[in-house]
Amino acid sequence: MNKCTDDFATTQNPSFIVRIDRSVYSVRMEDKAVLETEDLRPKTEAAARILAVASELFYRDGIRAVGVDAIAAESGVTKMTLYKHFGAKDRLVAAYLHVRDEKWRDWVLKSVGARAGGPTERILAVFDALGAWLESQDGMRGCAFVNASVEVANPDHPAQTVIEDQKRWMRGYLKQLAEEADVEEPDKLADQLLVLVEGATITAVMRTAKESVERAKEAAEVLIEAG
Amino acid sequence: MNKCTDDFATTQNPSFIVRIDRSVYSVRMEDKAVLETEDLRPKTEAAARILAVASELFYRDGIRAVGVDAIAAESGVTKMTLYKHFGAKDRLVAAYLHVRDEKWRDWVLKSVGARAGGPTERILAVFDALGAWLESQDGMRGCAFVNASVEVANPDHPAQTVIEDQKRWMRGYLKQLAEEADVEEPDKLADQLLVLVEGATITAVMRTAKESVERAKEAAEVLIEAG
DNA sequence: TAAACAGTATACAGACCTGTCTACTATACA
DNA sequence: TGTATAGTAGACAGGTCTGTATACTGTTTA
Repeated sequence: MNKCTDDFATTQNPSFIVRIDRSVYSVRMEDKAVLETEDLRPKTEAAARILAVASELFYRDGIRAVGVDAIAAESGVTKMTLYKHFGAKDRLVAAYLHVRDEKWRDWVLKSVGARAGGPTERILAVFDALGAWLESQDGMRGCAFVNASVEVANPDHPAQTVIEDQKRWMRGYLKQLAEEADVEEPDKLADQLLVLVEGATITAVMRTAKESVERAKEAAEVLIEAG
Repeated sequence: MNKCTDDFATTQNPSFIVRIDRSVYSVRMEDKAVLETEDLRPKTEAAARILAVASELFYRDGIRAVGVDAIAAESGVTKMTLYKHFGAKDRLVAAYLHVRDEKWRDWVLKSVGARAGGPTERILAVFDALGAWLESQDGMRGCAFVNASVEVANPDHPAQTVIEDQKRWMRGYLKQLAEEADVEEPDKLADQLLVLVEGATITAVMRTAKESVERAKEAAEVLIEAG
């Protein structure tokens, strides 16, 4: 049985009901903690398959465009199984983003770690990592977190925490690299690098700037030197 | 009766049917021309009201989150009137973006035109225009065209043309300013400025970078000097 | 005066969507 | 041997969405 739905029936847990975007959410204090721990990890082989399929479809076609029926069918699983594991579509979305975030962090850390050279080279390696990442993704759909943020307007959606985490981590990592580069204002450089990363992603997806990641990398180099 | 609906009934025009994303579109050769001319302009007071309401709701809540019933109700109009004027929701979306694009161009040209100073100052004025624009918008939802591009995955959606136009215009305008600034590689600078503009918008909306537009402006200044 | 036009009112078709329910099967494990 | 676990199968409730159909009321205008 669904935990979230139970809260509607039995009101013993401290919770408040929010109605936004034509959906009803019960927001509990523990939700954040639950979402951030291993609760999102698939427990069985079927659950892992569901998550993998959902991840591909959500990213490629968009969250709202993909129904749970399609995910279940594509996973070779019944809808009941999906709901037994994830409880609600919103939670599956949060899980999708959570796993994707982990992969992204691993990818960036690995790419930067493998780069020889000083702190400037390490910062520039982030852009190489971004470029390779974007090229490896299906359908040039850009940043899954930005996309999810656009699609999920509701601030109480469980995905919001994951989205915020991802962006905060990226900002923190860039600041760390900026500090290692020993620039005068690491906070300022971190913000500027973040602007370049996000901008390069968007313009690459929308095909407005040619070689936008390479251009952003060159811009980053100038900014580091100036800092 | 509606022109668009007639075209579906009478198949005298050369057209082909596309089925993507669970919607059916009839794409005609003239469509692009039609969409780019005054066909999108509201013809009556009711049509203008519908477009104004749709623009506000689409931008604030997202295109998929807003139904035609809500738009009609909010406009104080029946759904039939909406369909008589716009033929389909997709066309209304295209009209919304078209009008928004015109407003944005006017705003940028006016802002940059009002700025005293040399070519560098004119480029920096674009960022001031962006900052003021973003602050004036309801609900900090960022770039309507990026959002629409995320929500409308289908490449045959009539909004796509408008989105591409908007981005192409912006890129062209930035290149023009870069040429006036007499830098060595105006194309490169234009791409970098575009990356900064898009990145500043995204990070402002997602609140990942503080004062991102100001930071992007500072970065632009460094890049212009370096170029 | 009659036609053309703009809009109202309301019902409805046909999809699609999330989430639930009941009843059943196979497997692991204590 | 018996019980918990994981999953199947398929129906269905209740809602939302886009788009259409029909019959009507005013208003302008030629």
